[in-house]
Amino acid sequence: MSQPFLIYNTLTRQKELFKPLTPDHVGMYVCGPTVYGDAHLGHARPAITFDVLFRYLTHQGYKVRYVRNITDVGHLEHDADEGEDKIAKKARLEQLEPMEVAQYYTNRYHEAMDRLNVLRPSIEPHASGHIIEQIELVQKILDAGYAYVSNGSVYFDVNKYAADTKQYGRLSGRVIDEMLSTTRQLDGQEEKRNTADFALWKKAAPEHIMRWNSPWSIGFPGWHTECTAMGTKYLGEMFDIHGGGMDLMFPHHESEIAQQTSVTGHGPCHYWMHNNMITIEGQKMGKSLGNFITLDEFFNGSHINPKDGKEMLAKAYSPMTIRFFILQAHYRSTVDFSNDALLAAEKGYSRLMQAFKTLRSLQPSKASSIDVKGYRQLCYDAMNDDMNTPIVISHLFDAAKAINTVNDHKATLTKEDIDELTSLFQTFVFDIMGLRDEASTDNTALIDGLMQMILDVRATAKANKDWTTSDKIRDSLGQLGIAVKDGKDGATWELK
RNA sequence: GGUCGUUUGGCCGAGGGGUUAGGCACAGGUCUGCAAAACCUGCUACUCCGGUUCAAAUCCGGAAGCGACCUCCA
Repeated sequence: MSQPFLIYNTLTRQKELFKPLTPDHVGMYVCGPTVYGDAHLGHARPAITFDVLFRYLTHQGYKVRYVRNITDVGHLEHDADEGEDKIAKKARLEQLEPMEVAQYYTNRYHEAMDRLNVLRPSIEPHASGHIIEQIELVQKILDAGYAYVSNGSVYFDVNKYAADTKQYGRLSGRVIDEMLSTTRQLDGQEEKRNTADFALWKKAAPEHIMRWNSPWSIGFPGWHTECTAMGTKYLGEMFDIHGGGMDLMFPHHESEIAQQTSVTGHGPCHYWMHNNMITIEGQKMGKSLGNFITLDEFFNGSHINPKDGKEMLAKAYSPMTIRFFILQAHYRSTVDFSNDALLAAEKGYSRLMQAFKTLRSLQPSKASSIDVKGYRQLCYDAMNDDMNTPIVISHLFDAAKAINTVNDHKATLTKEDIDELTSLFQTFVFDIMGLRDEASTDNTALIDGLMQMILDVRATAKANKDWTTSDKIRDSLGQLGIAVKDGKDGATWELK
């Protein structure tokens, strides 16, 4: 908390000094997944971005309440599936209860996020569990005069709101007049006074499975009410940070602001943060484009491109490779998926982990020949500049190089400096960026002992120039996925 | 069509008026029984055209390419 932390606020389009509304406390809301399919690489981006923010704020000493919702009510679909809820549609296809589908994909989402070492949020509210709150919100907007009932559905009066507040479009940089002429024909359009109006409550068609009672009709809540209702319930009418993907800026977040402002006179939060998209072959990876690769597919190393039937993944990529890959780009930049980029990330991640392992085996000297005390501040500076994790990583690579130089006896470090580096890695690599050493297991001590014994035997063989035995040991270990590396001070090993 | 953003070396990706980003790959070297790793050295780029400036990849103007949003989407 002592150092100024700048974050880019989408609302003002500039970096601003972060200052919580309540001293020492931070309220943060991030739009979570709609649970009707497996999480793909695109879902990992906001999860990891805001996980790092959550971790960093916590590290700075704030008490953070992090709310990330689960959307299990579903949104409207267009075209042939007019008015049908996405989850309901899937449920019918699979002959499952809608809530069963939602639960299944929620579990799958949790599993994938756990593997990515994404911390669970403080509260993970479900839209379906907050229908009453959403109905109350709609009623308040009606009472305020910014909504109207039409054929059992309730719509937000964007025109009136825009005229009164001059706010609509501020977040996304949109001009209301232009929107009126460009909005496409959608379901329920004839019920609206204006094409730009959006649904707050939707009357359910007879075949619609997910439905709730309300003062207006049996139906379901509109596209944007859950975040407003649940954000208010758990974080208050005004909280610190609201995050999500850039593609949610409009209409989702713009509408959230409108809903909240029409009731309270102000938007829901102080800072709006948006992560950029992950692209594949230059295009946004998205469910609707059908060009997404699920996280499980990355972990298992197989994804067939539906267009040409070709395998897209050169190999399996571990969760930490994915995490490192995402952290190597700034969260507001697009990042393009490619096997080359992932392969490079994998090696880079491994190099960092290996350096940390080497660090723990360094022999301290009486004096340090290199200065390693500056890295910490450089890393903080990078984090404080709108969470610039690529810069943090570049400094950590510098530190890794220093560690390796010392290991090669080309430089020396005192015990104090070695401890400082250990603490640096612990803080930034593990605590803040949330990486973990995938090679380590619960049996670390046992394996270390066994490996030491095996390497001793091999060292004896080598001393006797018994290359047959020494190579056999190395080859056998290699087959088990253990690489043996001979150095000046004897052999070391590493899981491949 | 409208709004916004982006264009960096073989690849990924920071930065952002004068100073080495970093990683991966590649080449040479040190070490080594061999290999791997590590270390050293090399490769030094900013789409194009104008302008401002002592100085522009960085600022301004224009063009082109690419992308996002305008519709559910992370």
